[in-house]
Amino acid sequence: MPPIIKINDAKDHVGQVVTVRGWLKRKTGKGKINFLRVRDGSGIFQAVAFRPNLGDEKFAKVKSLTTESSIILTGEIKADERAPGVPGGYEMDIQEIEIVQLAEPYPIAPKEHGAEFLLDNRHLWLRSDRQWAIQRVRATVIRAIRDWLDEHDFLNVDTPILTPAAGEGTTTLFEIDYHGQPAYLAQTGQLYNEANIFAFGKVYCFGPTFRAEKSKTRRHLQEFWMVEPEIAFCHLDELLEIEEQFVSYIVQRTLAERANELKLLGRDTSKLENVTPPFPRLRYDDAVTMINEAAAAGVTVPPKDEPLTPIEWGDDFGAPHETYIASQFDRPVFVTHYPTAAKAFYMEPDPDRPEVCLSADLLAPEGYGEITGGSERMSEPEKLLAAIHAQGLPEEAFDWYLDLRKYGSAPHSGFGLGVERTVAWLTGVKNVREAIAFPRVLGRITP
RNA sequence: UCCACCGUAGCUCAAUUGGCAGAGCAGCCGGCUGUUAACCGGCUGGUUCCUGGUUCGAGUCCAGGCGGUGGAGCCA
Repeated sequence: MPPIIKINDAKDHVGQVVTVRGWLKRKTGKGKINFLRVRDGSGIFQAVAFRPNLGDEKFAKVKSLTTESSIILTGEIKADERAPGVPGGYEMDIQEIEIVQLAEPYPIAPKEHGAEFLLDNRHLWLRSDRQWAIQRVRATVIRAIRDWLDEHDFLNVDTPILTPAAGEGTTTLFEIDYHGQPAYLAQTGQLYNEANIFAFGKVYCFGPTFRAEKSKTRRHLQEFWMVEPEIAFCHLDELLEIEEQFVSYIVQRTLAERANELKLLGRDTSKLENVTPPFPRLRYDDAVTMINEAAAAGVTVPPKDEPLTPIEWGDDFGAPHETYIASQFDRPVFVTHYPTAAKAFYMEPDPDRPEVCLSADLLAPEGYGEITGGSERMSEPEKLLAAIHAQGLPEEAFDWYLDLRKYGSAPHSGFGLGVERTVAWLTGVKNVREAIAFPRVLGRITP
């Protein structure tokens, strides 16, 4: 029996007769020759059926194949520059064919489809070249995240998804019934991370988070994955150094390990090769000045080339403002020292200027927006309690959180990185819903 | 919640001033020895989102509803 190989390994079997198990993506051909584009999950290659070699009976079997039929092919691997695929350049000269199942007419055609149709057929859409490549990039991003953190002494301590109270406010939580008691799906693990650092020093949690925001934009999901590192005895400047090392590692490792997938996606990787430390740092004050100067000069921003609108000090940036700022740099840029009033209650105010806080958002280039958000946390119990009151939050819900400031409080900092936004940026896809296998977007829960 | 746009074959779209509902792709049949979303010939395929209205006549105009896409706010 010939060995069963993965398409991705075809290059190691040139001249050998091997077996491949997979699915037919597409079939083209002429009277005596048929070309089968075959995928097996590891890669995509072409198998050639030539009637004089194969015989009429087996050739008729090949001709009967429908798109997405599951098949087992045996034949000789040949190197051929004309052979398309991923990685490409190798094809099989078919000698034997077994049809495992002849697929029914497949709804997804090799042409353009609308977003609604594709999302309705997400379970099938995942088989398409681009979606396959995106998910493989995602897996590498996730692995890079874990490897970097594990290798830099961060302990993975995961935080609960079922939670009793809001992390940042009650308006965007999914409420569920916890045995008769209201509970909420977590929108962040950060408060628990802050408990964990006092036990473990440096920690991260990594999992899905949930936001019931009525947001229907290409950057929003109801359920998305976030990694949140948190570090004890860490100030903002040290946090930024960690973040730029971390993000650069993720980008460079993806470039190294997923070159084929990025090529298939048509990604211009030259823009990603720039992503090395240090990243530029921009204070909120200076960002506002930049935006207002550009707005006065009539600068427009993609994707719709609408004019940039001026903003007032104290406003948070809109998506066009982020896009403009990011476009001024050749790698991700930190925007730091946002107005305290615009940010979450737990962020430490700047001791020299309490109206701004020790926060930092990292804006990805090319309009992909905020990929991390982080800050130094408030470490003094009195200040934290005052901030909770100022936000009108219920003090009793934060009893344990306040405890952390009573028993060996220390300066500490952390950030969250959104996996789907990062994957969308690296792959160049326009909408984050393509960066997760089964996206939960507003108004959709299936498939 | 608000704003804009859209809804016609399995899919992507067309249909002049309100006047016979059409094309490409997919599917099926046939042809073709190197195809890259092949090509050539033929066939099949319709609750024009729903309800009501105007009209001799509505895919087209009007009203209401439903659904979708993008954006705002908010965020990763």
